Amino acid sequence: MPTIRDVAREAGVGVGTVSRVLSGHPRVAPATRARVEAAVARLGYRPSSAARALARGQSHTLEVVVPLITRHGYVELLRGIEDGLAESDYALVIRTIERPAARERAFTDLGHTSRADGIIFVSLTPPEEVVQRLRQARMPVVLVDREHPDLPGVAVDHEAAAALATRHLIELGHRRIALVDHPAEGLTPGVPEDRRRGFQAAMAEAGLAVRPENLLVMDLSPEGGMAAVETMLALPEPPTAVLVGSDTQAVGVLEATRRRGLRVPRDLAVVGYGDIEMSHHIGLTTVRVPVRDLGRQGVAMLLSEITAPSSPPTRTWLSAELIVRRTTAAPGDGSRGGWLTLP
Amino acid sequence: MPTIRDVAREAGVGVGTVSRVLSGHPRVAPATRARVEAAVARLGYRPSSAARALARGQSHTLEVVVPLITRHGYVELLRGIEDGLAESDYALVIRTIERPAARERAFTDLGHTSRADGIIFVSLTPPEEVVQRLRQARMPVVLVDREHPDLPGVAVDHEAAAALATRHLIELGHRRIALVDHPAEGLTPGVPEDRRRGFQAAMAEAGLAVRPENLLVMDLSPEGGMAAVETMLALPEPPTAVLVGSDTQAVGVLEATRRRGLRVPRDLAVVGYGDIEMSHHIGLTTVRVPVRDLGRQGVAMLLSEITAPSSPPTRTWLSAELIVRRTTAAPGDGSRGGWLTLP
DNA sequence: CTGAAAGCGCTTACAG
DNA sequence: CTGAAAGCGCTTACAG
Repeated sequence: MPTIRDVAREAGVGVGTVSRVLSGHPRVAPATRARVEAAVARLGYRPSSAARALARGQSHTLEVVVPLITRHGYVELLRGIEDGLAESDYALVIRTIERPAARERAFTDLGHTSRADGIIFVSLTPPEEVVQRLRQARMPVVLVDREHPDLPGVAVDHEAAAALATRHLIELGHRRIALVDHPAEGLTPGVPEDRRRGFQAAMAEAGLAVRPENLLVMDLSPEGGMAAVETMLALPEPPTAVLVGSDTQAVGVLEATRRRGLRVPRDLAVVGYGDIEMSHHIGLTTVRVPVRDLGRQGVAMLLSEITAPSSPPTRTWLSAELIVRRTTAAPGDGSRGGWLTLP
Repeated sequence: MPTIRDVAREAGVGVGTVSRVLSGHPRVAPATRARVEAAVARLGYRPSSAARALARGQSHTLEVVVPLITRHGYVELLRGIEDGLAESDYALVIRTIERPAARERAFTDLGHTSRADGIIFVSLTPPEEVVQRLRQARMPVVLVDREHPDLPGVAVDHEAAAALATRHLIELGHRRIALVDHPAEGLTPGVPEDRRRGFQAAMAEAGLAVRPENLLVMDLSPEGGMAAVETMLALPEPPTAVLVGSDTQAVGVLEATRRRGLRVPRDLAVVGYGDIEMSHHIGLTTVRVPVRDLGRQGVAMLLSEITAPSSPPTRTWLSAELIVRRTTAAPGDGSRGGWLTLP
C-alpha cells in the first residue's frame, strides 16, 4: 500500500502539499495539484483512515444504535440513513441492542469507547446518565423516533396520525368507532398512548362519544385482532368501524370478520397502522409511517449538529400519511371490493 | 480524554508497560498490572481506536456488505452476525448496496478505501475483478448465502431443502405435486433453480413423474400465488399438493383456494418456503431457512480466516428445516384444522 | 503557494 | 519484567 510519502516523492513535492491537495485546501497552485493528482492515480493511493482519524482527532464515522427487532421497518430506516449520508463520505457503524442486559452494557460503553463523531439512537431513549455523559463530552447525538428534552430529534406525530385516520372514518359516516391497540412495548412506550389521544381528540372534535368498551388493548398478533372482533361483536351495539394500532392485528381483524360471515368494509370498516408489506397485498387501508424519512432527516440533523450544535435542541415532527385502500367505506356500503381481491 | 501517557504517569510506569497491560501481554508483574489497572479505572481511560489501528496496522473492524432488500430476513441475519461477534470486540461497519449503480461504486471502493480487517458479502457475488483484487490484497473475505470457487463461504442448500419438503408431501401420500416458484432475482439468481432440482430429484426418487404443467413460475406476490391456483385448477387433473417457492406466494395460494370453496389441506396441501413471520400466524407448513445461523457462521468463518486463511477455501452448507404446521395432510384428509384457526 | 517538522496516541522490538 | 525510543501515516501551524 503506497503512503502519502510515496505520492510526495512521485509528484516531487512535500507530503504537506499532498495532504493539502487531498483535503481540498484552496491555496494550491493548479499545476502542483495536477501533478499530485496524477501521482495519486498512478500509484492507486488511498489515504489511511486510521492515520487520518488520529491526526484530525475525528473518526469520520457515525454510529447508529438500533434495537434489533424485526417488526418495525428498520431496514427501511437504514435506507433513509443511507440516503442522508449519500453526499458525505462518513462511514456508518451500526450497533444493535437486543436484550436489556446487552443494552445496559452498550449504553455504558457509549460515551467512552465509541470514537464516532456522532450518534443516532433509533427508537431508544438512552438512560439519563448516558445522556448527561454524552452532553458533557459534547458528543453530537440525535434521537430518531423518540424524544428527550435535552436532545435534538426527529419523530413521528402518532397522535396526529391517529386523528387523521379517525377523521377518515368519521367523514365516511361512521359514528360507532373502536380503537384496537396493543400494550405499550418496552422500546416504544408512548406510541399506543399517543394514538389513543389522537383518536379521542378526533372523536371529540366531531362530537362523538368514545365508549370505554370500544377501547381495546390486545396482543400484538393476528390472534389479538381476532379476539378483538369477538369482543366487539358481543357488544349490544358493535362498532361499524375500527382503527387498529398495527397492521399485524388488523390482519386478524379481517380474518375474524370473514369467519363470522361479515364483509369488510360493508359490515366493518378497518384501518390499520404501519403499512407493512402484506397490507398492500390485502388492500388494507392503513397509516403509513414515514420510516425512511425518519432516517434521512435523522442523519441530516446529526450532520448539522456536528457542524453547529443546536441550542435549544432542534425537534422535528414528521407526519404520517393515510393510505386509503379497500377496507374502508361508508357504513353498509357493499360496493367496494372487500379485501384480498385480485386487482 | 486521558491518554496512555496520563495513565503511565498516574501509575508511575512507562507507557510501554501500560500498553502491555492493556493488551493482555503475559509477562507483566502482578503488582505492576494492578497499579496500572487501578490508574486506568481512576482516570476512566479508554484507548483511542484510531491510534491503535495506526500502530497495529489493523482496524479491528469488520465490514458487512448487504443488499438493501426488505424481503429477506436480513435483520435476522445481522442478529446472527452479532451473535458470532459477541465474544470478540470487533466493530461492525455495514455497507448497504442498493442500486446496481451504487453497487458498482461500492465494489470499486472496496479493496481500496476499506480499512476493514475482513469483509462479509451477504447475498451478493462481487465482480470477478473485485474478487481478484481482494485476494491479491490478502483481504479476508467470506461469502454468505452465495458461492465462489476462490472464496470461503456459508450457504444454504436449497436443493436439499426443496427435496425435504417434497418428500414430506410424498410421504403423506401425494402423487400429483406441483412446484410454484418465482423468477430468479438479480440478487439470488440460482435459488429457484436449486429448488427445482431438489423437487425433481425427490420426485424421481419416488418414481413419480413431474408434469411440465405442474412447474409454474409466477410473480413473487400473493397475487402470483392466486394466479397459480387458477392455472392449476384448470388442469384436467389438478395437483393435490403444492410446494411454493416463497411464503408470500403461498399466502395467495391459500386465499385463492378458499375463494374457490376448497379447503386446505383437505383439497390441497401447501408447503411454503422461508418461514416469514406471517406463516406462523396462519399455520403454514414451510421451510425455515436458518438465516441467523448463516450470519453466525459467516462471522465465525471470517474470524478464522483472519487468523489463518483457509486454502482451499472452506465451504459450509447449512440445511434448512421443515416446519410442519396446519396446511399439509394426506390427500382428502379433512381432520386437520385448516389455516388461520385460533389455537 | 509550499516545505520541514512537530504531533496525534498507540505498539513493539531493543536493551537492560 | 520494564523503560526509552522509533515508528505507524496522516495533518497543520510555522516559516519563508
